[in-house]
Amino acid sequence: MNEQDAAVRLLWGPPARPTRGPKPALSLESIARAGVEIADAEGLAAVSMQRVAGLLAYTKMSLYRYVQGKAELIALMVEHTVGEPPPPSAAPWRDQLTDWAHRMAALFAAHPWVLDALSGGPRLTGPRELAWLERVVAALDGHGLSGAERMDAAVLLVGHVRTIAAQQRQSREGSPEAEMLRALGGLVASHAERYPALAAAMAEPGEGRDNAFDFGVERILDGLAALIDRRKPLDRRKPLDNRKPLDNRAD
Amino acid sequence: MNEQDAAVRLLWGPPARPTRGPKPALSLESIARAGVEIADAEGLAAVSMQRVAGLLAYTKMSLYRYVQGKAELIALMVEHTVGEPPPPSAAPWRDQLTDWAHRMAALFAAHPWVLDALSGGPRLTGPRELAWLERVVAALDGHGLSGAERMDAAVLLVGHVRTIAAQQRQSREGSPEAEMLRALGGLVASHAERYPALAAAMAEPGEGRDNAFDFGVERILDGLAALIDRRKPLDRRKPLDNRKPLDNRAD
DNA sequence: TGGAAACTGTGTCTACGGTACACAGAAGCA
DNA sequence: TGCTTCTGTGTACCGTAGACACAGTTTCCA
Repeated sequence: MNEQDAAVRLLWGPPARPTRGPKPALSLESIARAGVEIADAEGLAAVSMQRVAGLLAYTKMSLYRYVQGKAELIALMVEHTVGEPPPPSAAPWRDQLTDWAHRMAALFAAHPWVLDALSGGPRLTGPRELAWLERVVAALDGHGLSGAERMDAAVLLVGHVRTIAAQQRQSREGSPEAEMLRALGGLVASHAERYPALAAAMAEPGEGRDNAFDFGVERILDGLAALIDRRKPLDRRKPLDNRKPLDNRAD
Repeated sequence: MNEQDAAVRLLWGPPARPTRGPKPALSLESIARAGVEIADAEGLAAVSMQRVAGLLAYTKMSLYRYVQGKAELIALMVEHTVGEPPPPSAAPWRDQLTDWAHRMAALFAAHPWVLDALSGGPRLTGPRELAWLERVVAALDGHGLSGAERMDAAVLLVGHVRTIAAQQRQSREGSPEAEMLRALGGLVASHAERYPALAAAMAEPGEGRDNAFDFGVERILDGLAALIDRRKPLDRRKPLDNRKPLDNRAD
């Protein structure tokens, strides 16, 4: 069994418990919890083997008896945090996906470090994380989309949720970052000749509230609806405009 | 002038050159190029002050005479790499955005490390990076969308391009990661009872080619088209179905 | 019942990473 | 010429991940 398989087994398989030797004092559960506690409080960068071990009142090297390395520790933390997705639903696909997106966004808002853990190179994927994806694909079953299209649609939606969650985190975090955002607006304004469209868009009296999330979700779902509609038998089609209004203009 | 302002000035402003003292041997240009060379070859993680300085045959501490820290170095590298966006165009908005998305994707494919540099916490933003965003917002001018909606649409599209670029990089990079992807497929298949929708979608005979990028772009643009269409005066509307066919089913 | 084997937790070590600070030398201005 | 200012460098500190050997503990088997 190579390392990869071992890591997969840790996340997926039944923990193989040896019989000989001292009982382990720690557990994957407690280690993951300690890591999450630090990450929730101070972000993913503050999570080090040292810190996690310290929180458990052990030495860092003892952690290596439980996880193969930091990547695996973080995978455990993610898996511990995402939890189980909402149960399968029989609601219309559009409502299912809207609800899913909001739940996912709430998760990222509560644990922003998960965004950092998920982004970046090749990662270890746990069963719960995959279960969330399963819900999206399941919601799209039976509407004429191919398997690849259902997967692509899921990736599209997941990507948007992550994008906005990352953006909103930046806006929410302490003052220096918010200052930087304001400085960016100032830069655009002071280089309006180079960024006329941006300057105009940012100068328009906005609605105040942050609507990027819902805007994107609705555009994606509209796009999927159009595709699904085109796939329907001709006699069952109805024009897209007849659906319930989604116009979110403020005026 | 605080640090933040100094960093902004480095990316945006005219470099303030002092008169006294020795002429600087290095330049922001050469430093950025060295960093990019390393990142292109070995990824962003391989970029350290040591490595960059070594490539220039100087010591790492000398770099701190030019940049305030690593974050600023990376911002310079990004700004150096993204280059100027394509010039403004009078083409239809949909064509403009499709073209834009492909150019952006090509950039990420050529310099995958930019994805790592852009993701993560609050970053320094340069004028060229902002110019790319400008193009998207400009393409959406004059179609009845509010300023906030144009910005939201731009974020939506940028997010998708990044998402797929990150995903494609994982699939392209060396064999161990590709192996992990295959292992993931195997996991889904072997846990088919828990992931019936995923298993079904992945088991379907796929078209082979990776279509997630175009699929997402078309769905987003369809969604935007629907919104734009609803914003038009009633007599100028035409049903979404009458546009050129976008059906990308393989059969 | 007494090894022997297997396992846990620990202390020590290496090789990096970013960056603070003091200092020597070079270049321009007075 | 001498003062000021700037450059590049050497040394240092603290943090990181991880390798490795070792001592102590527990269970199995002869």
